[in-house]
Amino acid sequence: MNIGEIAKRAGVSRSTVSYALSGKRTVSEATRRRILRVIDEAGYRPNASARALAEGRTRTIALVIPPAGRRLTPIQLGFVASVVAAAGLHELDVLLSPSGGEHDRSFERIISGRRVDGVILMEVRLQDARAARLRESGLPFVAIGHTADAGTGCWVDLDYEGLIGNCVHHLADLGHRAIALINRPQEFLDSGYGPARRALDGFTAAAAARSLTATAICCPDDAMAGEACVENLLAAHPAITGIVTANEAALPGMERSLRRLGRAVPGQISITGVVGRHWAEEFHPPLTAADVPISDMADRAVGLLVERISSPAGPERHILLTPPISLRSSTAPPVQRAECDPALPSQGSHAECLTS
Amino acid sequence: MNIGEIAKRAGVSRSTVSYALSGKRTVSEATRRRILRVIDEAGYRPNASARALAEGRTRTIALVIPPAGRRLTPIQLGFVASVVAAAGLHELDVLLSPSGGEHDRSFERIISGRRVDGVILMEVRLQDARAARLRESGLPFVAIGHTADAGTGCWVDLDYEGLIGNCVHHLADLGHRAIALINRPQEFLDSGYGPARRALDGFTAAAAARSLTATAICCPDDAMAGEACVENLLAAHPAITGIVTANEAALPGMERSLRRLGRAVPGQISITGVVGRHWAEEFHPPLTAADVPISDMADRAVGLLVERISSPAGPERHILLTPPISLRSSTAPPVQRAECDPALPSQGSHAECLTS
DNA sequence: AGACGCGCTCGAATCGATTCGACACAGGCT
DNA sequence: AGCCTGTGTCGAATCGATTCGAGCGCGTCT
Repeated sequence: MNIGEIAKRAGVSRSTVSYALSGKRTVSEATRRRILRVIDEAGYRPNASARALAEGRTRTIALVIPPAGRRLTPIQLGFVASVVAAAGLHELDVLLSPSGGEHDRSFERIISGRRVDGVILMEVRLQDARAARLRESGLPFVAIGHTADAGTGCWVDLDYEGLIGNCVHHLADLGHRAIALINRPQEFLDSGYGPARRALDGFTAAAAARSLTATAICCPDDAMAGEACVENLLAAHPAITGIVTANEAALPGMERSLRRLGRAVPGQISITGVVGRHWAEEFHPPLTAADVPISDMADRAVGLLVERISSPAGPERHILLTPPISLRSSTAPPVQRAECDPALPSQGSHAECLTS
Repeated sequence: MNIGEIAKRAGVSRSTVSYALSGKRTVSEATRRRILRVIDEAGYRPNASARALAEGRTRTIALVIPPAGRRLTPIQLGFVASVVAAAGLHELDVLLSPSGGEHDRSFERIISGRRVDGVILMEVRLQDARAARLRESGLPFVAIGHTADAGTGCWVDLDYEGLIGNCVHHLADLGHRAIALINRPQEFLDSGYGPARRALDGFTAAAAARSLTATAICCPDDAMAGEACVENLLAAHPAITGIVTANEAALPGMERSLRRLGRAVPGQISITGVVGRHWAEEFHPPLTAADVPISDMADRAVGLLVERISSPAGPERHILLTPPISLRSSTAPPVQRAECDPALPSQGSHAECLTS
C-alpha cells in the first residue's frame, strides 16, 4: 500500500495525495476529504524510508549512552526514559547507540549513515572523541555535560561545582567543622569526567572558604563500595560529622555502614549531596540534597536539539542548571559525642549538646 | 558525498561501486581496490535511508519498553542495554519505543511507517493489544513473556511458575513450615501480567504440595513499599520463617525492615526468590535466588528476531528459561524462637536450635 | 473581449541507493 | 575462422515518497 495506490483509488495524482496530507499546498475540500477517506479505509501510512530520502531528514535522533559493561545508574536510566518521552512530543523517534570499545562501530554507522537528524550525547568528558567526531560530521548535537572548550557546541549541564559548594556551605552553616566528599569512581576523575572534577573543585574551594577540615575520596558506583568507603573513611577520620556525596549509587551502602557503625543520621552524622530525587527519598532518613532535575534536563536537551536541527546556523546555546537544595531530614547541627549520650539518637537531643 | 560521486572519481558506474561494496557480483581486483581507495579518501558511507528504501529493510529493530511514568526496574534497564549490545553484533540499530497512553502514537508511527524490520516487545500481558497489533501488521516480533495463546508467535520467557516453585521447595527442604510470597504490584496481577500470575500459581501449588502454611501478598515496585509490606506481613503472621520474593525492587526495603525488626537473616528469617543477579549480590546477606539471566534472555530474543526477519515463514519458536537457584547465604533451616535467645543472631546459632 | 490572477491539479524530476538484463571482450575450444 | 563461456562492467528500472514548474478552468477587472 503506497501513495500511488491511494492516488489511483482516489482518482488523483500522487502529488495531490502528498499535498492533501502535508497541507503544503491547498487542496479543495472535496478532494481532500475523498483522499482522506481512501487513506483511512486502506490504513495507509507513508513509508518512513522513502520519506526520509525525499525530505533529507529522518525524524529520528540518536541518544548515545555511556559505554556498556558499566551499569547505567538509575539517574541515567531516568534520563533515557525522559528523552524518549520528550522526543515523542516532537514526533521524533529515538535510536539508542552505545559507545566505547566495540560499540564504536554502531556509533559510526549511525553518524556517517545519516540515520538521524541529531544526537544527544550523554556523559561527556572534558576531552571527548565522540564530541569531536560529531563536530567534524556537522550533525547537530547536544551534549549532556560540557567539553574542555565550553564555549563551543550546545550543552546542558549541572553546576556541580556550585551545587557541591552549596552542600558544603549548608553543613558549615549548621556548624560542622570536619567533612568529607564521597565522589564518583577514581577512573572517572582520571579520565577527565567533568562532574567528578567539578565536584572535587567545588568541595575543595568551599571547604577552604569556610576553613573546614576536608577529606575527599572516590568511590565505585555501587552499594558495596559505598559501604566500604564510609567505613574506611570514618575509621581514618573519626572527627568527621558531615558527608557530601556526588555518588548516588553508593548511597544504599553508605546507609548500611552507618547503621552498622551505630552512627545516627542526622544525630551524629549529617549527609547531603547531589543525587536523583528518587534516591534522596529512598534514603533513611530522607536525604537533604540538591535533586538532579532529570526530566528537566532531558526536556531542555531535546528542545535545544530540535532548535538546532531546524536552524543549524543559529546560536550555540548552553544551559547550566543549579537546582536548589531540598531540605529533608538527613542534616542537623553536629553533636559533641563526649557530652552527649550516643545511645540517644533522638531528633531533638542534639539541640542541648551544641557547644556553640 | 554519494555513490555517484564515488563512481565518477573512480571512473566506473554506480552499480560497479555498489557491487564492489556488497560483493554480490564479482568485481576485478584492480577496480575494487581503486574504488575502495576513493571511498576511503572521501570518507564515504552509503546513506541509510536510500539503502533502506532500495533494499526494503531498515537494519533497525524496535524495542518496545513498558509504559513510561512507571519507573523501569534495573532488570529491565539491564535488558535494554543487553538488547542494544546483542543487536550491535548483528549490525542492527535499536529504536526505543515507549508504549501505553499518549505514547501509542510513537508505537503506531514505528509500526505502520515500516521504520523497523522487527520488534522486541517487553513485559507482555496475557491479553496484549500491542502483540495483537503487531500480529495484524505482519511485522516480525519476539515477545518477552507470552500471551494467553502461548502457541502462537515467538517468545522468550522465564518459567516463573517453576522457579518460584523451586524456591518454595528449597525452603521446605530446609524445614520451613510457614512461608510468604512477596509478589509484584496488585495491578500487575489484575491486568493479567504473566509473571505475577505464574509466580502466584507456582507458589500456591508448591506450598500445597508440601503442606506449608502459605501467604501471598502483592507489593508495589519500590523500596518503601517493600519495607511496609514485610512489616505488615510479619505482624499479621508471626509464624512465618521463610520469604520468597518475585519483586526485586522491594528488596532494599525488605532488608531495612527486617533489620529494624531485629530479625536476623538467615538466622530467623530465610529469604529467597527470583531477582536480578545484581540485586541478589547487593542484598545483605547475599541472596540465595534464581538469578534472572538478563543478557541471556536479550541474546536469545535478538537471535530469535533475526532468524524470524530472515525467514518470516519459518517456525515460531518459544524459549522458556529455568535458571538454577544460586546458593548464597540468605537461607538456612528455621529457628524455634522460644528455644533460642533472639539477641544472639550469630550465623552458627541456629544449628543448635533445630527441633528436628 | 482579452488580459490577468487565483485556485487546484498534474507530470516529472529528485533523493541515493540496489539489482537485473545486456553487452563487450578475452581466452579456449573445435 | 567461428563459436562458446565466462568475467567484468554498464545503463536503466526500481523502491516510495516530496516538491517544483506548468497548465487548466474560471471569475474579475479594465
